[in-house]
Amino acid sequence: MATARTTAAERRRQILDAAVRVFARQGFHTCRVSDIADEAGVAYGLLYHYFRSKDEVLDTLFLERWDVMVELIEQVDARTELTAREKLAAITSFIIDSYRHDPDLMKVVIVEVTRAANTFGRTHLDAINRAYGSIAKIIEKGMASGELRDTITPQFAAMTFYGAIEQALTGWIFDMLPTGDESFEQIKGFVVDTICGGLDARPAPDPPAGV
Amino acid sequence: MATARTTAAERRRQILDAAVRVFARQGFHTCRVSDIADEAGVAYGLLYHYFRSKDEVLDTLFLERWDVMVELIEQVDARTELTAREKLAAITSFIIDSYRHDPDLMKVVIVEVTRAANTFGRTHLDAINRAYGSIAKIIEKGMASGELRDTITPQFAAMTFYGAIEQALTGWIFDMLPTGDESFEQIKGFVVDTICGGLDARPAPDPPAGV
DNA sequence: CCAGCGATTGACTCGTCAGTCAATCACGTC
DNA sequence: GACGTGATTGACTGACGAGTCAATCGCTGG
Repeated sequence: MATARTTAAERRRQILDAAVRVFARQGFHTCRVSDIADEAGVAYGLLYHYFRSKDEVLDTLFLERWDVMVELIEQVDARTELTAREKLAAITSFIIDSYRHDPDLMKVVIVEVTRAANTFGRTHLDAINRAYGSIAKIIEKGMASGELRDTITPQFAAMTFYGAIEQALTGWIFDMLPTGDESFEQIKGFVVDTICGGLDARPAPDPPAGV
Repeated sequence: MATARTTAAERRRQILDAAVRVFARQGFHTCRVSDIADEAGVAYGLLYHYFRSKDEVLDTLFLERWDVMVELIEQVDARTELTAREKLAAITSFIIDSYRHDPDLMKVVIVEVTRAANTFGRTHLDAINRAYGSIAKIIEKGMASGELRDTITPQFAAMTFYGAIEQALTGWIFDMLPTGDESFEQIKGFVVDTICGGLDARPAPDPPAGV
């Protein structure tokens, strides 16, 4: 019987949601635990009833989101009817839509964990690398089928691809890129076009020199 | 007359160099000012004789290095005999060599400032954007001359290009990429090849559909 | 109506550091 | 060889914030 007004799960969620807003607004290191409690409208101590530490709150938020992303990547990879380029487009679209849908959460994931691998991400390097690995697999298959060039390693290609997306998100987070639905869609196209098509104008078939 | 053993400038340098090592090893937020003083072999208080705060030490390190980089980019751009691709290759080479030459310093610049734009970089967003702007100008000229495709904005192309380099540095910093001279040279090639040439195998001239 | 138990509260403890400052040192100068 | 100035020292202060805990609340089942 759901304990009256709010269940334990709901309360926990309420704290997590408040934490997202606070982390996004003030940054993880800068905010106090009391800020999160205030934002959630609960007492300071209650936070420690649901989480072992301030760190655990961030960990939870990150993993919740990141796991969804990794799973999405793997699902996309499984759709054998898609070309590598289409798979990359689907992933790009998903991540950018994630940002569009909940910018605060993505900001926390990117700024406080992914891009802060020193402090925090070190703990999550494995999770981060799993994502790279899955993307690399997609690219590897694309190379095997002849769709993609195999002059670079799939590993590096995956890093560059993900880097381009992260760079775009960072651009929005720090107001270096215009926001708005058109911008989101435009950038989706840019990411795939840049990574797959490259900057060079057409004529320039093979790498420099040769035997 | 150089005050005996060490001049003021030398002492200052000594502290900055120690700070680089400490920041690289422990991270800016995690280390104590006393760690820097110890590493430099000077008393705690002396640090405040040369710098107003712990932050100012990091600011100084970042700006010292970043300014050199921005200037390099502008110098490269001025060499009109180079193609856009060659300019991008020169910039890539310079940044990667900077890392090879002083990994600790580049680690601090990237991890503690550039990629931590929330905490710190916010102060330095202007400096960071200046670099993007200079790269964008190179790309813009390349587009104007017909060397590069102009289906994406120079601004976005610059972000992706710089993002690819940063991603590579991050890969080395967190041991996701093998170190060693060959790796450095190989990645230089990868960056330019990926960004300019794209992942697609040749035949695929124009964007999808069309009028 | 009461006992029991998890949820909830927030004042308090306890460490940790950034930054200060008065004292001391080591030159160069006259 | 005394004086003054800037370099150097490190003990100390003050603020701050994570995590604790004993007390209270409000169900629920008997």
